[in-house]
Amino acid sequence: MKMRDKILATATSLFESRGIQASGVDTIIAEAGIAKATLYKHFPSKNLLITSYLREKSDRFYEWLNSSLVSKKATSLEILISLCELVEQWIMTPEFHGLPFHIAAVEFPEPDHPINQYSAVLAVELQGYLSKIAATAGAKDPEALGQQLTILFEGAALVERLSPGSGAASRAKNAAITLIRASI
Amino acid sequence: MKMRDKILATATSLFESRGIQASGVDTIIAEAGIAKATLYKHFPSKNLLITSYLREKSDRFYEWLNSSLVSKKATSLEILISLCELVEQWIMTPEFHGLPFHIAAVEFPEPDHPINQYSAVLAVELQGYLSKIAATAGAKDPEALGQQLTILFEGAALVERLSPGSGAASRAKNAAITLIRASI
DNA sequence: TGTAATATTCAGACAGGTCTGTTCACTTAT
DNA sequence: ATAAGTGAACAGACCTGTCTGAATATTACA
Repeated sequence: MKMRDKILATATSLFESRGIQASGVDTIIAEAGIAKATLYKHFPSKNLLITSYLREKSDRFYEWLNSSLVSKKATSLEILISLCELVEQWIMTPEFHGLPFHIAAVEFPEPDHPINQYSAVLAVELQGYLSKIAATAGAKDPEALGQQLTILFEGAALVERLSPGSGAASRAKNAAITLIRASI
Repeated sequence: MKMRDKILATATSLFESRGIQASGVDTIIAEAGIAKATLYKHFPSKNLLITSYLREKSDRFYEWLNSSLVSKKATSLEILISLCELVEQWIMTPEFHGLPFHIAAVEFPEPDHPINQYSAVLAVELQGYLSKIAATAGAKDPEALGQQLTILFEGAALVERLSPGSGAASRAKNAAITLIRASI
């Protein structure tokens, strides 16, 4: 399982710095220092490599969010506030390069392309995650608040990526808190 | 000037339906029914064709917004509300395929690529436009509100594109109005 | 421990296709 | 006669995915 992780790590780094389409298989194997046949043994096609990358990134994100949230003992409203702060923090880490499934969806815009479809699934997952937290926090319309938070976070991720240092993540956090207070 | 417009219109349609990178020069000229030399006479490189497309789209958007806004005689707060409704309306038109400069920035992620740089300029332009309206409307912190609206609109554009029919534009409009009321 | 069997990885060539951009001689307008 | 457009070929580079034979690890058994 070591080789697989090494390939995935190299691919992740290239996908996020140069883009997915711009990172050819030859570049990935050169950067990882492996043979092409090895890559194709672990990932029978580039599409499978891409979806594995997307799945991995989502899993890590939710893992990190969950473990950070449970460590705080707090009222339900405070959990929502903590969530906003964690998302801000996450966007501001130097390793952040935008929401992976967003980038993938833009790079593969055709609706029947497997990458686009998988990206849509991951987007729905995120919204469901946020709506669930809004529900347990007692929001009047959890689905509405969940989607508004999704929009804010995705927008902030985009703006911060395109204009680094513009403070978009912090402004989005403040906007999110305003919306939360208005809907509890 | 007719040929130039025809090329630009064909390129626009292909860029927005299939993506920019996925729309090769050969596809564009085939769709437009012209010779390759003709395209390269009007646009010496594909990059120039792309930037022309981005400029054109931005110009048309601001033209439409401005003319729609001045036709309404209203208080300053009402102008901000109208703005939100217009943006929602614009996102919901069937011709909408996401913010062009966003898509371009994602497709060309390297910071020194001319397309990425031009996209950043257009993103700043949008935020300045919204901040200016927030200022004339008397917002307490026009720059903050302008950026929050930018984040909401860009996020809504993304979500609506990835999950059509999810009502993201409408929810973003409501969120925007909440934020506006909170900052006036 | 020693050795044989098995699995993994290697470097590189290859096929068949795509891409941007250039150039050519020929034809059509104005 | 000046300018613009056509069709087609071409260069040089890139792409994904397949395949080969040799080198290297890993495992199993004695």
